Amino acid sequence: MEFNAIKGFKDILPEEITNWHYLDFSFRRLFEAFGFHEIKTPLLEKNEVFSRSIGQDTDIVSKEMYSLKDSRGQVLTLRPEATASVVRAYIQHRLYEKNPVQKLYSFGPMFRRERPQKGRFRQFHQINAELIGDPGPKSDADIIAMAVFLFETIGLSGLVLNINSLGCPVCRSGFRDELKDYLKQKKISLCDDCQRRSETNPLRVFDCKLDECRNIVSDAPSIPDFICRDCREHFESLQRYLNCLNISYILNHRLVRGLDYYTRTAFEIQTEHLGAQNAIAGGGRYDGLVNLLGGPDHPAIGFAVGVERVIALLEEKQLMETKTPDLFVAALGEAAETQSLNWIMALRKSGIWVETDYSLKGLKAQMKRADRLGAKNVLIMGDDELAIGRAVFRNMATREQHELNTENILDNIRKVLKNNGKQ
RNA sequence: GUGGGUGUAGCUCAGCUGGCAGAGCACUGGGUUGUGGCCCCAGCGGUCGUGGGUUCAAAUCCCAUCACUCACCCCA
Repeated sequence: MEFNAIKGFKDILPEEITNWHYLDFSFRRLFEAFGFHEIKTPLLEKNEVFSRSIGQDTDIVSKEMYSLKDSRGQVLTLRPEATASVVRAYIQHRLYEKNPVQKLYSFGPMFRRERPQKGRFRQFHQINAELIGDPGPKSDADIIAMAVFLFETIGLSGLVLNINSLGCPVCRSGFRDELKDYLKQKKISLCDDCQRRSETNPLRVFDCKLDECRNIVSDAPSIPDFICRDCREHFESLQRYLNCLNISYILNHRLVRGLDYYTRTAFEIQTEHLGAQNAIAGGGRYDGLVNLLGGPDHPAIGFAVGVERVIALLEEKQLMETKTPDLFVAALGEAAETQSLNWIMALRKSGIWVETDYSLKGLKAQMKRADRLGAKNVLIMGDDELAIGRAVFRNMATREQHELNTENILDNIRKVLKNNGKQ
C-alpha cells in the first residue's frame, strides 16, 4: 500500500526550500526593523474563536473549516487564518497592559477545506502582521508600507496595491441597507451568484465579472457616497501618507474583504501571474474585533501574505540559487578512507560543506559523483600518496590541481577554500 | 459543491485509424588499473491510475471509479 499526502496538502521538497528560507529571512529582518515581534499561537483553537470573529455567514466558517470533536466533546478547529488567534492571545495575556501599541507578526500553516487549484491549497502558509492599539491612519500607512516593502526587498515587481475604505459599523450599515434595497429591485436581472450575494454579502456584487451585473452595479449606491465624515478623513489621510512615501496604489471601490471583522481601511496586493488567485497579500483594519472577542475596545489593523503564492512568483523569476559542496573527498584504499574520514569531520565542524562517497568505488566513479554534486574542489588521496605524505587538491572548474602536504592539510585546505571564496 | 483537462519508467513525455511497451533526462557499469563534464556501448527500471465490458487480441474503443490539475464560488 502506497500512501499519498491528502488532497490539498503539500510536501515542500529540498529542491524548493531555498526560496522559503529566503522569504523567511527577508520578512523577519524587515518586520523587526518596523518594531514587530514574533508571536506563535496554537494551530488548534476553540471553534468559537474563529466562528465569532470571522462571521457565521462567511464561506470560511460556513463550509471551509476543519473542525473536530476531542474525546470530551469539545469542538476544536484548525486555524483558517491567524488574526483571531493573535487577538485571543492579546486579550488572554493582557498584552495591552505592557505596551499600549502591540506590533506582532507570525508565520505558519493555515487550513481551509476548499477545492485546491493554482495558488490555493488546503494547508497553506501565511505571514501575518497585526498592529493592535492604534486607530490610525498613520498606523495604516505603516502596515501597508511594510507589506509593500516586503515585496520590494525580495525583488518582486509588477504588483499592484489596491486600497478601499469599507466604512465604520455606523456608516456601513446604512450603506448596506441602501445597497440591499437597490439590488432587491434589480434582483431578476442579476446572475444566480449575485442574487445569493445580495442577501448574504451585498458588497460582493461589486466583484462580479458578468457584464449584466456590472451594469447594474455601476448605477448602484457606492461606498464613497455613504461613508461618514470621520471615515472619509481617515481614508484621505492614509492616502496622503502613501503619497508622501511614494507608494503607488489604485483606489478600488469594489475591493471587499471576505471576513466580517474588517472596518475602514482594506487593501490587497495583486499580481497578474498566478491565474485566478491574484491576491498575494491582503488585509485591513478591524477596529471591533478585540472587543467582540471579549477584550477592551482597542482598534487594530493587519495583513496576511500568501506564502505559497509568493514562492510561486519567486520560482517564476528563478531567483533561487543553488548551493554546492565546497569540497569532495575521493579516497582510494582503506588506509586513505580511514584517514580522510577524520579530515572530513574536522572540516565539517568548521562549517565547510564536505561530501564524500559512502561506498568504496574507483576514482572515475567518485569524480563523476563529485561533478554531479557540483563540488567546487576535490581532494584526491590514495594509499600510495598518503604513505609519502601527499594528497592532490583539484579545482573542478579550472581543472588545475596541485599536491598538498598532509601535515597541516586542514589549515591548507581552509586557506585555499577561503581564497577561492573571495574570488 | 459544480464544470473542463490529464493519468504510460524516478522525471518530461511519445505511442491512441486495436497487433511484442517506447524516447530523452536521471541512475549503474564499460570504452580509460588513479581523474569529472562531451561522445560511444551496454544495463537497471513499467500492475500503461484502478475495476469492469467489447474483441482472437486493448495503453489504444466503451462504462464506472479514483487521483491530479485548471476554472467557478471564495480567499492569502
